[in-house]
Amino acid sequence: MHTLRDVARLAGVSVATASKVLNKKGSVRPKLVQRVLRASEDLDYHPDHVARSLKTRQTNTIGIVIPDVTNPFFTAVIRGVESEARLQGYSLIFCDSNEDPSLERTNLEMLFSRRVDGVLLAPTEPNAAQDHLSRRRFPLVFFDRISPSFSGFAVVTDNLGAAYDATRHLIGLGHERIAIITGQLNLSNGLDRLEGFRKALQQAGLPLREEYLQRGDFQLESGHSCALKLLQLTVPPTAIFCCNNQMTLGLMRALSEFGVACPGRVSVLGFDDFDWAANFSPRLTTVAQPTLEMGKQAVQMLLRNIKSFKEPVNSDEKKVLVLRAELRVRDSTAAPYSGQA
Amino acid sequence: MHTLRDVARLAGVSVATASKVLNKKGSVRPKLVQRVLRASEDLDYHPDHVARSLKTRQTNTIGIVIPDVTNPFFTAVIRGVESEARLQGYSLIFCDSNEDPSLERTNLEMLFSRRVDGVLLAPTEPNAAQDHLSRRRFPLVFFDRISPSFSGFAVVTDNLGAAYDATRHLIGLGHERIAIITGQLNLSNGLDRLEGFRKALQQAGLPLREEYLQRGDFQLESGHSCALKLLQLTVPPTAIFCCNNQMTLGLMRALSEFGVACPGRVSVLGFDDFDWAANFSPRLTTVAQPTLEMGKQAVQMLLRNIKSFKEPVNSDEKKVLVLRAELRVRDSTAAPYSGQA
DNA sequence: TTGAAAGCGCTACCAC
DNA sequence: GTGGTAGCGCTTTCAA
Repeated sequence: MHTLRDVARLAGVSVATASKVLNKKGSVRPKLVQRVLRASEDLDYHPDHVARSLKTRQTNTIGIVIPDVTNPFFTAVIRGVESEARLQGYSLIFCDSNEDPSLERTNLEMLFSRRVDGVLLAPTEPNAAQDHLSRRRFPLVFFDRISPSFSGFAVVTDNLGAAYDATRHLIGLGHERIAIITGQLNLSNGLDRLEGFRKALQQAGLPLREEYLQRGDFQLESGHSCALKLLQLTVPPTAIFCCNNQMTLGLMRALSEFGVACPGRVSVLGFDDFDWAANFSPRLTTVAQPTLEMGKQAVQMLLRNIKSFKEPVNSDEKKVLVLRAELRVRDSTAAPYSGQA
Repeated sequence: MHTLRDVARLAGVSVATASKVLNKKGSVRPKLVQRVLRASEDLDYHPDHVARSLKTRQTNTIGIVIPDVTNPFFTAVIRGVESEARLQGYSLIFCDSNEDPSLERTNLEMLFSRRVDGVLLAPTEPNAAQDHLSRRRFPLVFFDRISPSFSGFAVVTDNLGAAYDATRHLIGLGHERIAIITGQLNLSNGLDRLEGFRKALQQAGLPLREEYLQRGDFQLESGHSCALKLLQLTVPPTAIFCCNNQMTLGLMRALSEFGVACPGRVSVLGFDDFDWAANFSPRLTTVAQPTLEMGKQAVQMLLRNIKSFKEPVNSDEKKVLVLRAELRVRDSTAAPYSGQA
């Protein structure tokens, strides 16, 4: 393991000069540049990033903490984050909070101690994290979910608009008995989807029956159990809007267990689009969130944020970036069964 | 941002003493311990992990590089890695090589420069990475896939045994015309599954027809196209063994496009088990790899490896840990269609 | 039991 | 253009 000193010595220059060459800073006689480069090569020199970070007070590392790596939505976002971060010369320290607020806090502390330059966070609860790091005025960008009273930086999907469009699609097909399976209603991803749904129904003059509003928790099992309740109603819905990928999976299983034809008897519109959604039978109509874009934009926002921490500039940047989703109509939605209704 | 010096000053002790207290090393008068702890608390002191790393020459960080975050198999492994690493006081720097060998190299270089204590790697090609880091005698543990001539440390699934068992299951059901859709055949995950398949067939005295061996590339699309070829055969197979999750998805789509009943006309047995597999209709019979376990074991092996780099000890540790997979029989496999064969 | 001081490898200031 | 050197925040040795 060689150091800059070794390189300098071998090249017959000072460490200062060697450093300048390797960082392409200041100007150095071409001849010396050659010698340094050569020496670096010969010694298989790899600059010690740790030492550099200590000196420069920046690690070129960002932390990301998500509630569940296993959820394809987040991995899709991570993919965007990873590629953009690498492009900008940053590495990623990855943390899974496991949907556990206290673990989330621990992770945030750890990232802070490691002096990451900033953090990307999909929070598990409305408040905790937020005051925590941003209290210390630490570069922090939220993504996917924010609390209703949120005041920091974030990039999210236009959940309300997306849910609205999705519901309009169902209404346009002729459905009047439309149910929803929601997630938790403490953060924007749960709240806004329900809100968009409500708005579309209301505009169409359709009532939202109490029993058509099933509250799940974004987990597979809840999709299944909510679906069961819906199917057992004396007047079951002809269409179901399901607020995330995992619950949609549970819902589809319930349908097939009960032998309820989709879209024959009931149309299904799911939130989140993934490989399996497009290859299910029936191929699922879904709302596709701009996951890759969300990841990239979040990184870019964070980097701007980091920069302006060092040299405060124009702070008229929009704080919450809202990305549009896309409705992908496939085979799981159709006109309602004409035998009744 | 306070430093240890600030804490020491406030507590009225030297930095040496403060350091000892905070690291619970050496012995310090209880009174002073109190004062230091108190000061640390008051200043909201968070030790600078970067400085510590520079001094101690260890970062308590491990790097992980995988070919595709988007593949649920890898995210399942990551989950195990993440939790075990955290448990042991290590953080994770995450890299996606995107199935690109040159990006994989770049990532490895970067991790090296960041002085991670060790690396977990699911390689994209047989050789490149291996010589690279281990040439420098760097703690490195492979997982999921290794090259046939591999000589380093690794934890993998017993692919051969798993494929053998899976094929036996098909044979036991009465199938004689069994096809396989393989992945790339350059690494163990592709090679051994084919080998296990072959072995089972051979033992049962069943021939492996040329046209029943379809070579895919572990991507969804190849599963689809291979399936198409299989279905168009004049004598199509009655069962298909599909070597990973993504390709199985493509295969199932092909089946439903062609209106081929599963398991009525053709049984399907997939490698890799996930949420969607269990909730498909039909519910898919699959080989479930011990993903969580693989992640945990890989971390533990790496940590032992790191330790023995510092203080060489008993080197009679087994170098390749082979984990058993589990066959999960569900509804996509059944006795062959009796109308023929 | 305590603290002064060396030094991890690097960057950047400043004098030459 | 070049190089000597201070110092980033910490751990650890060693003398008191």
